[in-house]
This record gives sequence, structure tokens and C-alpha cells, in this order.
Amino acid sequence: MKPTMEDVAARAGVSRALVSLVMRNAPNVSALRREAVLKAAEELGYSPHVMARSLASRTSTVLGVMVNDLRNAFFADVVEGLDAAAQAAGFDLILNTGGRVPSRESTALRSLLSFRPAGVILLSPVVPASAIEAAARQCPVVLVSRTSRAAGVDTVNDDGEAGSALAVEHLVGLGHRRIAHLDGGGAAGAAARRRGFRRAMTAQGLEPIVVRSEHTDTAGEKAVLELLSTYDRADLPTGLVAGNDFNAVGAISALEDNGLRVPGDVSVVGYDNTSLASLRHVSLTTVDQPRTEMGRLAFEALLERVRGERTTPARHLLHPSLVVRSTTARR
Amino acid sequence: MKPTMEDVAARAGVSRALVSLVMRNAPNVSALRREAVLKAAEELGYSPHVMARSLASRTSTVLGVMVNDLRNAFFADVVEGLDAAAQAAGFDLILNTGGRVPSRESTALRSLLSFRPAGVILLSPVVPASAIEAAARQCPVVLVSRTSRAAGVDTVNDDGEAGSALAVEHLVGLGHRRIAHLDGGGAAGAAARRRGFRRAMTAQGLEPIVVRSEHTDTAGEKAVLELLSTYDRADLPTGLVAGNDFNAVGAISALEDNGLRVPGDVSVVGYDNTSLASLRHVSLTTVDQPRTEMGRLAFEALLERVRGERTTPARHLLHPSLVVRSTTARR
DNA sequence: TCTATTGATTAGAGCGCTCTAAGCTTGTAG
DNA sequence: CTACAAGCTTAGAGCGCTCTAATCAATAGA
Repeated sequence: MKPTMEDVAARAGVSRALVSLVMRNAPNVSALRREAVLKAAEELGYSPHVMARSLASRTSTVLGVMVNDLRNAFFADVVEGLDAAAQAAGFDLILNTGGRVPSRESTALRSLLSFRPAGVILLSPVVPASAIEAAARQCPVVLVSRTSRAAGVDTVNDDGEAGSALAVEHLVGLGHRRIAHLDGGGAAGAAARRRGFRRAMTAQGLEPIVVRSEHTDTAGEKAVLELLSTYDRADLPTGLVAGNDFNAVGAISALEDNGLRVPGDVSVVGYDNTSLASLRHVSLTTVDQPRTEMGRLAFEALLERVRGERTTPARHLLHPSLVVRSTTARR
Repeated sequence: MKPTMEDVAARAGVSRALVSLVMRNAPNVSALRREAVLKAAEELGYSPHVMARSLASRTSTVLGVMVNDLRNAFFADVVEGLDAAAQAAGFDLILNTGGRVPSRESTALRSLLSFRPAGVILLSPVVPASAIEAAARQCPVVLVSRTSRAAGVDTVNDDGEAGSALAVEHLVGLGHRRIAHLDGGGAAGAAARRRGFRRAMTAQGLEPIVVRSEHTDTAGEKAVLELLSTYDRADLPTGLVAGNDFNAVGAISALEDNGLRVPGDVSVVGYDNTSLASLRHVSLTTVDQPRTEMGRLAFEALLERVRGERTTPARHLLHPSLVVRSTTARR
């Protein structure tokens, strides 16, 4: 059906090996032959068969990517960054999801490995560490938004502690003293954000208030209601550091429902800088993770391993930044 | 490095061919040998090499997917649907983006084709029709959110006309008579939505008002400002059918900034039912496209072609549905 | 003139698998 | 005891490519 290298060779009047050389644009091919081959390939609409190439060369240009949840804008952004970097370097992505179910993720991971990829990148996987280490025995593995102690595994994470600290410092700088954190429970990264909040508050000589919550808008509302029932209006925290943007939006809506103005009475900081936060209607002050950059870094880490430039584990901790919008104000 | 079929065969004391049969779980293999092979494979951690298999069998279990923009939740949802269906049928996705730039999309498409995939699915591609038809000569092609007349190409689209009509009918049913559409300009699907709006209004004996806009929140704000400067307060449309959810949110915030209550004074309907719309803070009445279903259907269409069950083009037009929330009210 | 030397080209084995056709066992019937 | 089918198993070619080693042509040096 599709023309093969042999067809191109026949048409150009050269050997298959020469066509191979031209296709990989190797040196030591005369301009004359090169032109002839290129012309024949063009006329036949030939393009090399990646899989055959991979098999013969015993190398792979395929990168396995397992995504925790594509619907989550965070991962979509990371994949975009990954794709851009991979394409630029001539790699292709094969992509999977495991629906956040360990058993399905294991299957997905196995499926990726059956391509004998150059490497595998896992975005916030929920498979057990042992499965990750097993994968790392087959090819380089990079984890995004998940930590690992394994030597064969690189990691790329956002410094959640620093992010929370950024939020706290911003609020303190605006004169706030009573600040509460609506934490993300067991969600990925929530522990670091909580820890960062506690440390930053203590460092400022303030009492950290932590309300257990989740990374959803309804949980944000509930958390605010809880605060309202716990504190007198006069003692209510004037600053809120939400676990993520969704949580923040829920919190804001509960505050407004209860007659409190944002940022007039209470300032709110989100986390993640999702597209939601930038809507003028919302205009949320939030902590931004360099998501696309995280994807790029994950690819770079893999590439270094593939090229054998590094064998020690890389532990990237990216520094988040604060995006100040309209939900925070001076006390 | 990784064990091959030969290794398994040696360990199980059988031939490579028998291992192959077991791996494809073919019939006519004695239980005795099957067990032995499975045991050996297990012990060695063997799993078949997909690429080698593909090469030898001259069939592919790879599906090429080119995404217009992964950051767009719409496509992310479609990909999720696609992935679920593909995984269930034993196919793998290789995924690409072309950054909405025709030349880069062409490169991306070529890259997908170099895998000799079983088929290719393009999500709202911007490449010229000729490129799509050329691809269709190599393998089945399914287009999502883009139409085509080519016989070798299947399409899966949301019925934008019907969606707009749904919105209009909802508003009319609530007693609205002056209704405006904030259209999406040249965006994918915008033309159908505009057309549907016009037809539905005319069918109701009403005058369609169309304001040129875009699929962003800032454009939604601008469109509302334009309406406000065009009409007296008394004549202002009481119903707005936005081009999409972002546009609707922008419109709402401009309305509120100008002292108009939603839905008290003006009712607003969005389009797409993004995660944004379901936030309690926003709670937008909107038109829902069955996105995951679109992904599944795209896969089904491909599968039918691959299996040779169908050679005529499939033209799926999915019926959207209205999700009524809090931004629309009786007049 | 003959041999090195260099650069361009090609033959051919092999990557890990599938698949066809052939081979080997049995069991049963003639 | 031979014949034959049916059920299992295997040899071996080949998928489209890469890569090493060998070949060949042309030029340079002695």
C-alpha cells in the first residue's frame, strides 16, 4: 500500500541503504544522489515507517505519557508543554489515562511500556511506588506532581510550600493578621501547601488556622460556612488562602452570600492560576505554577537520561509565582 | 535488555511460534503448553513488543490523534472519551498538537501518519481540506468539530443549530421576546450557532439580533457594552444567547457592572457546559455538547472503517441538550 | 605504473514479531 | 498394520527499516 524504502530506491535507481542514509540525512552522500532520492520520495509520497525504524535501530522516539486526568486543566497544560518540547526534538507522545484508578493505571502503564518507549512520563500517577520502580527498570521515568525516592526516577514538582508562603506573605504585606488556610485534604500537593502555610504563618509570628476542605468549589463554600459558625464576625479571618482556585471561588461565593465583601471584608488567594482565575468576572489573586514549563522540564530530564548525560536522579522543584488580581486588598 | 519472545520460548521449552500463539491467545494450544509459556513470560517479565508485532502483522493498533488545543476543556473531554473507547478495544493513542497553525498541523499530521496508524482522528483541525483528503488516502480519517465532503472521511459534530434553537426556545418559553445572540465570529462551530439562532428566532416570529463577538470573556463584555450603547434601557434585549460559556460570563459581568441583574433584568444562556458553568458562583444556564460521547463515536466510526464494516462516510450530528441553572428566569 | 587513501555506495544480516505451510503425534477405522 | 484425519507444534520467510562491513571509483602519492 504505502511505498517503502525499496520503492523509493528502485525509482531513484539506487540501493535501499542509500535511501536510508538520505532519510536520516547522513553525511557522505553525494548531492546528486541525495537529490534523486528526495525527488523519488516526494513523487511517491514516501515517508519512513517509524515503527520499522525503531525496531531496526533499537532506539525509540516514542515517549509514553500517562495522565492522571486530562479534564484537569493543569495536566492539559503540562501535556502541551511536553508535546511542544518533544516535537521540537523529534519525539512522539503516546498518551494514556488510568482514570485515577490504580489497577487501570497499571494497565495503562504496561500498555505504554509495550511500545518500548524512550521513556515514560507520569503525571500525578496513583499507582504504587513499586510499579513505578518496576517501570524505571525498563526505561527512564519522570514523575510530575508526585515524589519518589527511587534512583532511576526523576521528578518535577511545584514547590507548594513556597507557593503557600507567597500567599501568606502577600496577605501579611497587606496588613492581614488573621489568616486561614482551606486545605486540600489528601489531594496531590495539598500536604505541601498546608505545610507551607503553617510554616509561613509561624515565621510571621501568626497563628495558623487550617480548615479541612477539598479542591472543589462546593468544599470551599462549606469551609467558609464552617468558619462563619466558628468565629464571631469581629474575629473572622480577614485573609483566606484556598487550596486551589475552585475552592477559592466557592469560598468567595459563600462569603458574598453571607454579606461579606471580597476583598472589602475578606481577601482570598487561590492556587493554580487556572483559566477560571483570569476571568474578569472572577479576577482571582492566585499562585501560578509554571505548568507548561513543568512539561518542558520533564521532557528535558528524560532526554538527559536517554542521552546518558545523567544517571543521578533529578529533583526539580519549581518556584511558583503570585498573580495579584482583584480578590485581595489592604486591610 | 528486555526479554524477547525467543527468551520466553527457551525458558518454556517450546518454539517462538508457540509463544506467539499464546500471546495472541489463539485456540489450538494445549493447556499444558499455554501454562508453561505464561509462567515463563511472567517470570521474565515479558510483554510483547507492540511495534514489532505491528510490523510483522501488517496491522496497527495505534490511533493518531491531533488536537487543536488541549488547554481547551472541550478537546480534553473528547480525548478522554476517545481514550476510554480505544483502551477498551486494545488501541493506543498517539497524540499531537499543531498549535492551531496550519503548517505546524501539517507536520504533526505527517508525524502521526509515519506510525502507519490504524486511523487518524483530527479534533477541529485547521489544515486545508486537501491535506485531510491526502491523509484519508492512507488510512481512515475522522474529523471532530469540522465538516468535510470527502468520501473517505467521517465526521462527528455537535448540532450547533439545534443548540442555539434550544437556547432560544428556552428563553421564549420564559416569556422573552427581545433576544440577542453574541456570536463567535470565525470560531469553529460559530456559524452553525448563529444560523440556528436566526432560524429559531424567525420561526418564533421574532427579530433576530446578532452582535458580532468572540469566544472569550472580554469579547462578551464588549458585546454587552455595545448593546447598552445601541439600545435604550427599555428596549434592551432581555435575553442573551452567548457564543460560548466564556463569552456568557463576560457578558454577565458587564451587565452587573452596569446595574443590571442576571437573571432579574437579563437572562443569559451560555454554550458548551464547561466546568466553569457548573460552578455555583457562576451557575450558568448553558447548552451541553456530549463531548465524551463525541470521542467515543469518533472511535466507533474509525473502528467500523478499520474492520471494513462500512465504506460510506459517516456524518454524526450530535444533539446538544440544555442545562438550566440560575442565569435565566421568567420575564 | 602501482598502491594507498579517501569518499561514496551497497550487500546482507538482523531487530522482534506474525503467519503460512509443513511436520509430528495421536487416535481411530479399515 | 496401514491410512487418514485431527490436533499441536514448529521451521522459516518476511514486515520495513538500520548498520556494519565490504566494495567500488577516483584521486593522490611514490
